[in-house]
Amino acid sequence: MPHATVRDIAREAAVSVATVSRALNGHSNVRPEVREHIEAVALRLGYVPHAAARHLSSAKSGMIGVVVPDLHGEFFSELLRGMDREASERGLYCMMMVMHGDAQRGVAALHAMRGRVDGLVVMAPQVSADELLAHLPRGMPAVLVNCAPGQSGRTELRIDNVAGASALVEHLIATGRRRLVHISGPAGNIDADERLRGAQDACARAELSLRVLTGDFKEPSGAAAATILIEEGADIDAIFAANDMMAIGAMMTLKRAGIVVPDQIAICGFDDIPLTRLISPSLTSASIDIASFGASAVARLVKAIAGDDDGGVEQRVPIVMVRESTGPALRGHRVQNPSSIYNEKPEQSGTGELP
Amino acid sequence: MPHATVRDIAREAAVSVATVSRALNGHSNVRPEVREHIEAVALRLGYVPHAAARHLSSAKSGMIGVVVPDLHGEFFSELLRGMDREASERGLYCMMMVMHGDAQRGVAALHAMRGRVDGLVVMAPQVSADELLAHLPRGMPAVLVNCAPGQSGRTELRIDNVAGASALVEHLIATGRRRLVHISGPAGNIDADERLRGAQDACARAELSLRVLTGDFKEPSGAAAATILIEEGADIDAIFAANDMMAIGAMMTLKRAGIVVPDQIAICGFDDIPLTRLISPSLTSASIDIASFGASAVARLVKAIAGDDDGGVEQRVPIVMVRESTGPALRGHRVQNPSSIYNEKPEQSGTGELP
DNA sequence: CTGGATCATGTAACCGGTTACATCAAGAAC
DNA sequence: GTTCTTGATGTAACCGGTTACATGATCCAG
Repeated sequence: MPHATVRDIAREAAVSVATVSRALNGHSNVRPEVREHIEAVALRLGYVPHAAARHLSSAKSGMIGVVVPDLHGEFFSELLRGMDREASERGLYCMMMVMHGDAQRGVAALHAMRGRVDGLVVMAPQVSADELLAHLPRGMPAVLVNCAPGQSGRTELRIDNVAGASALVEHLIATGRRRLVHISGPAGNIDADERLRGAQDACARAELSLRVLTGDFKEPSGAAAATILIEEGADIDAIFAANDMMAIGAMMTLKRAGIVVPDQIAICGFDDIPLTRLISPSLTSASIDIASFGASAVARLVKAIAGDDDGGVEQRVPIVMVRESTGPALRGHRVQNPSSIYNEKPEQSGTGELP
Repeated sequence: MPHATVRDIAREAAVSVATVSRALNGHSNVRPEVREHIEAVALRLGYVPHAAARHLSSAKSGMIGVVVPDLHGEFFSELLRGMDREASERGLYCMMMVMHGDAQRGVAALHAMRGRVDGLVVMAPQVSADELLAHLPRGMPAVLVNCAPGQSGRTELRIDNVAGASALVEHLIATGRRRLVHISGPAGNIDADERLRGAQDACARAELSLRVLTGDFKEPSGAAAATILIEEGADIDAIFAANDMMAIGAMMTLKRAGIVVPDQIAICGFDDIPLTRLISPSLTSASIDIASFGASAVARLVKAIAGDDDGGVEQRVPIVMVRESTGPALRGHRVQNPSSIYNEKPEQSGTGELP
């Protein structure tokens, strides 16, 4: 026996399909006893509306699409979690789409979203926003997250990578470090490029040089960079990795080589994934509260779908979370510097933020 | 200007909608020059098919639904990653749905899947499979992952939690530990219950007692359990936590209290999330290769959708990955025991598996 | 030259909802 | 009592595809 439809209910309840539809959607112009009868019949037949049919006629799907470059690591899982939280609070569902850095795939994905979702959150740090937007289904609302800047005047969310990276490097310098290395993300990735620039800016202001090793945002590349430094016997006292995973990879490699962090070399990352608190020494990082960042993206998308989109760029300035990996002087404390972007909110040590 | 439809193309190309549909779907009975012409027109008009319309008429959506209890931590992110990988290889998209342990929500979610997805992967360790299945849209293929066993004879994937937990506890005992504590997951969660039982079985066989503290699979509850043990000054030499996050929480708390792991207390977890390799000491755990587990679930779902579903229960037996946290005798090595389920595959230290 | 097979194409129904508009009954105003 | 308004309900079009079936052209065998 196939699924019950509105026509089945209409026949069974001896009313028209229009009345069934109105009754089940809570329209006011249905007599109460008729409504109750229809609801009873619907329940008896086990009626469940067919989302695609509803979507087709009402032009609303109740779904939002999320395009991310990857799913590895805690950054994306936190981002998804925040998005899902916000979406489900509004009765929306999320579908996800990983583009794996492949622009070809990305375009196909965007096309596939037509007739599936009401709007898109697109995170594509490695391709130009304008290029992607050209392939967006016509009239599909979209929020861009950390895309290369375009002319489009689209709704955008971004992380102030330059400020965050500068603040981290300034923190390293303030704690006495002078011989700095940056492990960057892949060239062409806007987050990577901006974090590199922020680090370079801060070094330039302090009249220090900065050595740069290129990574790919994944943990093994941080480990590889550390191996190079160890083998060279490089004379350095601090490493700023462009994200936490590379920082962790580097730190583990240094520890295995007998180098003490932070006494001999300080390390900091970027993103402030939950993991930073769980390793030892805990990792200094720049925090944007990833989950809440994701939630904001969805919130703005919902506004855009409703049509009251302000269309501007919202920039999040990261907060430096000082932890053990850049001690020892400040070990376990936060930098208290009211004129800076450092955080001052207390954090329970080691418990993370799992609610 | 709204979106182009098949009728627009038909008018523009001076053919019928049927021919357009056939041409664009690669049916053979279309004259080559007609097909080319239609494709050219479609391209010129920027035609993108409307997924909901296609779904409605063809009864195929190209989407699979994933229902998970939570999104915290690396377990779910790895699971999703594996599912997404398998799905996208087959040209399918994933939509996800978090039930947050709320059966009410879960039922609503299952209903909402009707007309949205071609099939479901449902992971619901805390509710009965039969109860959930009762609310599945009629005829919707589904694969159950780690659900409480039901009579349904449904397609199921499960982890052999009892065997995994027993093997871990046997490993602890084999390395000389005798005063064991288990930090369990929440009661009523089938994974938690089975892991507890596995641990108890192994202890009973060795004629050892096992103290049990109840946690909730999240990191702070592991930390809390450790705090209790520390404050009591409990005389113990090993902790088996029911998952890695609680093990990590416990380990960090012990370390902060000056207790040396593994010398004074050995610790092991369960799940073998990527993180186990990145902390220090690295964490012994029972591995099922979460991503591949997720991929298998999707692969079986695809078979079920195609109709050649064998309908059985597929059980994965975890492999014990011995790492530093249960040393020192075996530190950094794997247990070589051909008659057991211990792994013998070499693992590059510290690089993780990020491909 | 004609009947039947083959093939490209068109017509129209259908998937399962929503909703504009028509209809009709009941109550209000005159 | 007639007309106008109001409100509940029904009819049928529509969303944008797919596809069963009808049609008509072409080609071949007899």
